Amino acid sequence: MATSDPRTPSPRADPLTVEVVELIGEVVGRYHEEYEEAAAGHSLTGAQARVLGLLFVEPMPMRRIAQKLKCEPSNITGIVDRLEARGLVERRPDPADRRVKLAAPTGEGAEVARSLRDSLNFAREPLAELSHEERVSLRGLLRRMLGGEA
Amino acid sequence: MATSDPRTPSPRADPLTVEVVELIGEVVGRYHEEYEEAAAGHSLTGAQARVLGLLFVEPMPMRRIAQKLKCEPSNITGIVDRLEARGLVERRPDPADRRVKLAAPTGEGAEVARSLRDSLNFAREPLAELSHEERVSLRGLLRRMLGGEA
DNA sequence: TATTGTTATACTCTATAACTATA
DNA sequence: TATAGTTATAGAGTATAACAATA
Repeated sequence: MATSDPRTPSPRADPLTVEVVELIGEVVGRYHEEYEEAAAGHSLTGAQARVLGLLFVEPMPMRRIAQKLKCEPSNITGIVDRLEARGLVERRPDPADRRVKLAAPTGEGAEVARSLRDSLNFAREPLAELSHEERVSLRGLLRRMLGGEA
Repeated sequence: MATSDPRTPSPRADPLTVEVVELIGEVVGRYHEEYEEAAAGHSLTGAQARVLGLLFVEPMPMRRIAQKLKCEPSNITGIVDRLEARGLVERRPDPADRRVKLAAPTGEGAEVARSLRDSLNFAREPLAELSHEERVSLRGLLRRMLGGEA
């Protein structure tokens, strides 16, 4: 019964596409591993590192953090609580709307975020294997893949 | 003070590399989103879907699942418990070593795993934007990036 | 009334350490 | 004694629902 063989390829997926998808899966796996490691190097969880990185680019209301991370706003309360307890983030009032709290990195938080970003750039350097031309080519392909955004 | 500007680029990262890294980050984000969505479509968590997908390729001892997922073996107990409670996975004795339990998908589990894989192949089809030649090129670049493995 | 952030609750994932049954 | 799987525990992330303050 060929239909119960685990490796029966999906009808619409040609072998080339399947292989590219698998390779992307590996890149995703590596990226995550290295991201978690880098976060752990600063005693942060992945979620905490993502929030800190986001606020490092631009302070923002709690609600917007949740939108960026695609999770419920109630979760952000706890994550920012823990970052605040470590002195990496602070909550500021929004002069324009007293309901809103703006989360922003402290000086130390900014330092950690910078260090995190740099260690990530280093960690992600399987790119070092590629020549300048190849990176240009890869950039173009990824842009096309991701469509009209960014 | 230029040194405290959030966007000061890391000394060693040229703009091209930084952009490629950012693009890879976006691919990673999309991939994850779509993976979680596909899992949720079957009322599975991401971790449960990963374990089921792994066992679909090849049944294996609990311990090896943990190695594959790079987590502690004690976590696998709970994940397999929940998959077993839903009738998607079963634990079989290993004739060769009575300490070992082999986890394997049931018939229904295999169906779910197949459906999950297919919906992922579908979801991951931002690749459809690329021509055959471009996919070949992307495959080559990803292979080089990932080094001598796979 | 609607919105922002929070609290309360319950579930899952995670690591650590101690336990059991085998080897 | 060493290993496979489990249990117990505690911390973190997640969604849901209800709440206070403000708009």
